[in-house]
Amino acid sequence: MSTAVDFDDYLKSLGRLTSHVDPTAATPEAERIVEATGRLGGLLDTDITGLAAWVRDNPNDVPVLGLAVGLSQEKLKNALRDRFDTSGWHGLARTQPVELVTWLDAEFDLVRMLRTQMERTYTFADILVARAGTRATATRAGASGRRIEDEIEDIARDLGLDYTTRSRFAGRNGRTAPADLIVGDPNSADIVVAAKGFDSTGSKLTDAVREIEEMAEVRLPTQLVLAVIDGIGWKSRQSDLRRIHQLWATRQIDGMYTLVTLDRFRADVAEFARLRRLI
DNA sequence: GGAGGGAACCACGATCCTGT
DNA sequence: ACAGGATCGTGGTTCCCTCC
Repeated sequence: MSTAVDFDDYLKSLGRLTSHVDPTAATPEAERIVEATGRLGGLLDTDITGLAAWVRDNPNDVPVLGLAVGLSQEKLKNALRDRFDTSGWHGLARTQPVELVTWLDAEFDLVRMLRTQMERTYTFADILVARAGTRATATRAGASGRRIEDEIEDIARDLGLDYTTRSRFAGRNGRTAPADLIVGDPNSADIVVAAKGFDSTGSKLTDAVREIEEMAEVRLPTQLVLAVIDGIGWKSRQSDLRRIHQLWATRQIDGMYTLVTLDRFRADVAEFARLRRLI
């Protein structure tokens, strides 16, 4: 066993793990996009029929159509699962090419997007804007995260409740757990709510479940624990969603809602608050 | 090939810390 | 006491890998 190195020395010895990538370098992925786009340009007419034949013949290149309408590969997968119950575009392109293209057109204006973009002349600035895209998506992610939180906060405010957002509440044995909305004093909370909306998938959904399980574990029997869960991302993480639903089914949490059932959320919160003489 | 899961990414608000 | 930079914690999204 070697002796511990001084922390500052250790800090100084940390190095970069990844190398810088030349953005103009050719990659296999770039090649594929170039070729697929070329084949798109060879279409006699950019319409549903022509595109359906194109995806049938080029099932691997469906993501290029996604890119054309502003869908990243992951966004495309999640949208496909929402509509077709599978994220596998390859199979869809071969077995239901017309349905696939028709849906892309109805939902994302595929035909018009292709026609206008393929004839447009792009500038250097356009390239840089596209490269900066990840920042824009991160900003949107933050906004959509607050969407559900804002909705439930509006309800709490509207009901005239005293509440705290994005904090921790105390339950049994002085233990605490995080919550997105806490009604009452966080040290003796009456109602705690988790708000988890995801349109994409990832281990964050598992984190969200862990958080709700923690709430259920810490809660006092007298505390009302509710979860507002929405977003198509859960369709690709059903085992996680099931765990939350199971908590509800076994009464470890008291309610589970989507945005369209928020009226019930409101009614349930109002009823509990009246019973507790909070309003 | 497709499903599922884990880690990395960028942004933002709240809070901490520091120099004035 | 206070302004403002640094840091922390949390948000959803994207990428990548493994397993069937």
